[in-house]
Amino acid sequence: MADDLYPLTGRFLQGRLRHGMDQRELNILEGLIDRTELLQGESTILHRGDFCEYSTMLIEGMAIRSIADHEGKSHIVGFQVPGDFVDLHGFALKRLDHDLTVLGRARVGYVPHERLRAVMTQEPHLARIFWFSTLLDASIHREWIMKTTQLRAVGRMAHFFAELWYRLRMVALGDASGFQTPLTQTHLASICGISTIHVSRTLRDLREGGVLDFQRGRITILDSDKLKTIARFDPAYLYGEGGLAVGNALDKGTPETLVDG
Amino acid sequence: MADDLYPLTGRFLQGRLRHGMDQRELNILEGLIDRTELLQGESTILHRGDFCEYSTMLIEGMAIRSIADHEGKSHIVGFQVPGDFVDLHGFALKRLDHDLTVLGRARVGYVPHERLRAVMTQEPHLARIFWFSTLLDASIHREWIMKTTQLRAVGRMAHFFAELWYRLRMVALGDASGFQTPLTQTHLASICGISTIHVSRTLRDLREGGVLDFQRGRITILDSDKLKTIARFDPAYLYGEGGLAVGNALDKGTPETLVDG
DNA sequence: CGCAAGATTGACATCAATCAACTGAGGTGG
DNA sequence: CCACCTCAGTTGATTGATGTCAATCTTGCG
Repeated sequence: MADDLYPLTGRFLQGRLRHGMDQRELNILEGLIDRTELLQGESTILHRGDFCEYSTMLIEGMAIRSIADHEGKSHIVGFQVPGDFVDLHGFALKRLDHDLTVLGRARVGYVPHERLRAVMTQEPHLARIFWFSTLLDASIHREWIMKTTQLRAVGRMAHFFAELWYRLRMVALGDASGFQTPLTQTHLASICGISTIHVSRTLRDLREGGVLDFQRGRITILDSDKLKTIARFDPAYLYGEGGLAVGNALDKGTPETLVDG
Repeated sequence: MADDLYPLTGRFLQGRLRHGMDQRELNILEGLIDRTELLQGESTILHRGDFCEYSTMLIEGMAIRSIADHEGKSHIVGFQVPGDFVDLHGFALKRLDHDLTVLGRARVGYVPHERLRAVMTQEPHLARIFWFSTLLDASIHREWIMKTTQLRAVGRMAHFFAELWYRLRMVALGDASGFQTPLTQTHLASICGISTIHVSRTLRDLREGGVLDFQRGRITILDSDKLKTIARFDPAYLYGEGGLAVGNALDKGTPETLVDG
């Protein structure tokens, strides 16, 4: 459980703008969730083209955004961790351009769009916070474009692991030694745009190079400086506010206030 | 000039949600622009890390979003055309994670954040339209991730040209035979994540294959079906509404209403 | 005219995809 | 309990795509 007071939405923007919301807003946020659902295994909760009447918050577990190509094969274009309001953009876009799939065991919460419409008219500050959270995804997308056009296989994988580690620690998951994840090498291949075979080879190189180890659903970080260097990782694009919930090895940023009234 | 009634903002969401705004809102939008500026040559109008007090609309010309790597070399992660509210997200993010640079001759309009704050509190529907327009960029980012992880050099270039052609025609620029652009092969290399030399080779292949021709700032489309096939291009992610302003060769979509009250 | 930036071409090196074969863990049914 | 299956991961050999280096050409412009 993320937070005793806010068991459903306690991780939303944790480590980022969460402090920018007052008690009243945090209560409104928690109250937006109509019902939750526990999912097991890989299940797609939203399909491209769906017209949604609710948006989904990821409470526990991880999820991927993917787009099917002309042959029906799907490709991962985004990754979400607990606290992410994963298809808030479905509210403003109305129709989704991609699929959303949870991995492993996950709990999601549903927010009726009707309630979001009320937020838009009655809670402009909260509306702006929501807007911010969707722009965070866009910023991550830009970094992924950068990473795939700029880095080779080792760098891409290192970058993804560095980002994931950082994001998880922002929401008080994982620790200084590593983190758990339901990802398989096939997922990693899709995320990094390389073949599964080359993922296997690259993971071996990272392990033998003393950078990190990936075994049975757990990433162990062996040398965070090496990881950061190989990945050319600079967490500024994640808009964190300096302090990580747990550990701090990759973080050199300074606290800032990002959104005002 | 895009539109006699709305010379500054006439292209904003043209071909998309523009019809979702009423006369009153269109007037408010046009009135948001405080002043305009005419720029020549490649000039960076916004820098990573800037705390902005205004947002920028691209009125004429084209612009790139870029991120500098650890060596200071910049990499293009996004491309903007006239009508794009290019750093509207700077309003909600407050601090930009990338640079914005206009190419060639361009006119931009500045909107003070103060006026956007007023929109948030007094014009929730317009606020939602603005939100939508930033999510459009995110959708395009996702497609770029897809394109760079999924396609080889020829496919990436074809995809970029198909997208640009489509986006330009949405705002009544370019025509069935092609379009003008201030891009150089160096820009294309950065956008597609390949070397400039390979861009040259690939353009030759596209020319010799009768797909398209790129000469002195003009792209001539020779065979739009071939282009679409090589690029695996499906314009759904651009959230167009069916009718292009000029020509229709790549468009197979059906009209839809995307945002409601 | 002469320079600089952009573009082109050939030769070669490197990275990563593909093909094929094999291992190991977990699950299921007899 | 074991035989069998499937899915995930590993390894080696080969091929193809693309990067890099070096040289040359073209164009626009002062």
